[in-house]
Amino acid sequence: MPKPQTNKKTTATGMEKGRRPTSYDVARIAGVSQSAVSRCFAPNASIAPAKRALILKVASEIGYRPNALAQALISKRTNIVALIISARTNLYYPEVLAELGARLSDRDIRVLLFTLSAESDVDGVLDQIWRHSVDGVISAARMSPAQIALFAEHRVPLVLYNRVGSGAPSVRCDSVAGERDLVDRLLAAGHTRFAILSGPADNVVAEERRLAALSALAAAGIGEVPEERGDFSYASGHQALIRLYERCGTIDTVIAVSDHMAIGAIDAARITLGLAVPDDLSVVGFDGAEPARWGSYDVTTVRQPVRRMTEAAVAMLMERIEDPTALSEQRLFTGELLRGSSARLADSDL
Amino acid sequence: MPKPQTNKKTTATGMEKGRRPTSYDVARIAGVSQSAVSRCFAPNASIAPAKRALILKVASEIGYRPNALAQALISKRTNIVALIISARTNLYYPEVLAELGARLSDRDIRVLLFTLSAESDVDGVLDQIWRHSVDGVISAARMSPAQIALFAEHRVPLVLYNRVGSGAPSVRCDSVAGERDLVDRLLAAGHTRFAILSGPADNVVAEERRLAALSALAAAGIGEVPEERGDFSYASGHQALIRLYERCGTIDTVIAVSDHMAIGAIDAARITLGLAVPDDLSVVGFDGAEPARWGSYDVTTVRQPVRRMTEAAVAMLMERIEDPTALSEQRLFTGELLRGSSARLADSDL
DNA sequence: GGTCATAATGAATTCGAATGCAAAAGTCAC
DNA sequence: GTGACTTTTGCATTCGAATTCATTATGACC
Repeated sequence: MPKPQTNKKTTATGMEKGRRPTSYDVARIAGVSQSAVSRCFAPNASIAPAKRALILKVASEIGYRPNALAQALISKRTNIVALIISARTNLYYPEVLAELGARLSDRDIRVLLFTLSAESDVDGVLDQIWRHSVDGVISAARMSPAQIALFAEHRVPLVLYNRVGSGAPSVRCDSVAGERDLVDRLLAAGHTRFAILSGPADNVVAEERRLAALSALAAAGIGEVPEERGDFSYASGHQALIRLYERCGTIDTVIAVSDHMAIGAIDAARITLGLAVPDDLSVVGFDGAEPARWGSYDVTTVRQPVRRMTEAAVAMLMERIEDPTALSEQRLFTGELLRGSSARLADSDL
Repeated sequence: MPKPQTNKKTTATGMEKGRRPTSYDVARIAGVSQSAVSRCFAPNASIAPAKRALILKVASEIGYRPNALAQALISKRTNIVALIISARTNLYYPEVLAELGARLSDRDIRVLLFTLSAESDVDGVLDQIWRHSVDGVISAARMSPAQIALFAEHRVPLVLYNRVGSGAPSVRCDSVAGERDLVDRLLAAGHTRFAILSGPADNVVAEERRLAALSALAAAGIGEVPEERGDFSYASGHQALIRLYERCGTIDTVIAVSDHMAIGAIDAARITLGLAVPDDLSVVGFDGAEPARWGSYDVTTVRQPVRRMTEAAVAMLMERIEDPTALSEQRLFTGELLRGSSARLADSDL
């Protein structure tokens, strides 16, 4: 029985079938050395224009493409950036993810995506990241100081997105200014009995917004603010508002730390509790997620400048990839107040 | 001036500082060959248990991790799968993306993400995919027969998600059954004047759902159904409904090809046009996106079994990665009708 | 204790491109 | 035409792990 030889049979050009062409194949056919082929694809390599043209012609004829793995192995540059996103931040992350991807793609960088499910451990993800020698990492997930320290040890640049930690460079939206802005306007409109729908106690962003709101209220002499926690989701906002009303039904304002929770709260108020929003109850959120602007909700909120933030995060990461000694920097962006109709606001100078 | 030698200085263990340890480092310290180290990390390699333990101990002491690039280069297996998602499918894709990521991660596969922005060309993405020698691709983006043919040529397994094309294996949700289901129930509830909010004419899924709805209506003797097109987005659903009413204000039912468009339509009907939904107008959608279940909308829709579909897509891809000769297969999943309150339905046997 | 079969081991090679180095070729001035 | 340059070019090596092959250690059994 004759063996099928498809794998070893060579064509007229000398190339084996069924194998993708390598730089050696191009070199052989063009009658040059492999180095010459390699130099054709390097930015400022020294190569004669005529030879270059010939090689590129042969390369395109046989469909040659440099093998990214081999390139990365020798050059220590993968042109891949890892993105770590936690599924709990799920709710407005599609926009962030799409924007980060687009910014990276603009710079000819590929994205290795790690979505943390509730159970999945960050350490496992980091392990994978080290193994794959990515050029850098943007993380929108919670990381411990010890974990952040690993990045320095492995010499992998890291930029945190809406997180802070251990002197790592970060890009954030200013929760303090945003919440103060919201609170100030709510106060100006005559609200007096505030409540907060906060997030998981271990979530930095949620906690930051919660504390910012509390301190803005405290500055106005308002203490003893009832609170319920959620997990950023619609359902948790819904339930939290109901719990809040069971505990104290006299509130007139709810400050939710995310738009999705605000939306859940609005539905709970209107549908379950039969309250008018904003007449009986004002609800404000945070993020500027798309659904917050939908007609049925039209949430008064602070919009994160996602475009600018993602651009900044990518720019910072690239800078640190090019120059690993670049100093850490924290960039804080101011959000834009969106005057929806889920809260009574004073007719201000806006 | 003495050169700084930090890069070449060796430590007591003989390892150079500032370089990540390689299998040779482990081998040298453990007093074995590099092959032995390599075999420790291979599944069924032949290695003495004692030696294995020693090597693993040394490896973990010096923090050795196999270099994924080198492994991939020699073994022709990257354990990376590329995901192609078009930004226009944006709207319910976070769930799909998260699920696909989780299913792949379960199988110890990493995800290289390609998000197509409106302008970005698929060919560029494919080029990157070939260069990176991914093990397989799952695509939820439109691809031409020529592009699909490239996958065969490059021997990269491909599974289409909610798309079809050129005999490539695919996983889809049954639009025909879903739309027929919706239409039948709408008819049973006495609706008579239907309209369709369809999607981009070049989108297969949108077109499939549109045709499915039309043919279900035709089967009941209803022709001449007014239509407006959108792009799957809230805003486009909103605008399309208003255009529809300007053209013919006598409709009593709107069949939208996606939940987001349905939601936009509901808001337009209620807020802009002052109609009661579902009393004046029934609206149904498709997908079972999260917002469709929010209290203010509670869209009557068909839920795609995302969990099962993503699991199937990943399983099919893995099968074809293990066995490239596996035959193409198209799997069609039936969606589940969610009886929301955005449409008057008959009290059926459900 | 001797004979096979089997398991364990290391040396050498391989994957595919980048690059330091030295040789070759081209350029220019005089 | 010669010497002093610069630009091109190819050879050989490198990146780090997997794997083939030949060899040696281990074990089972009579």
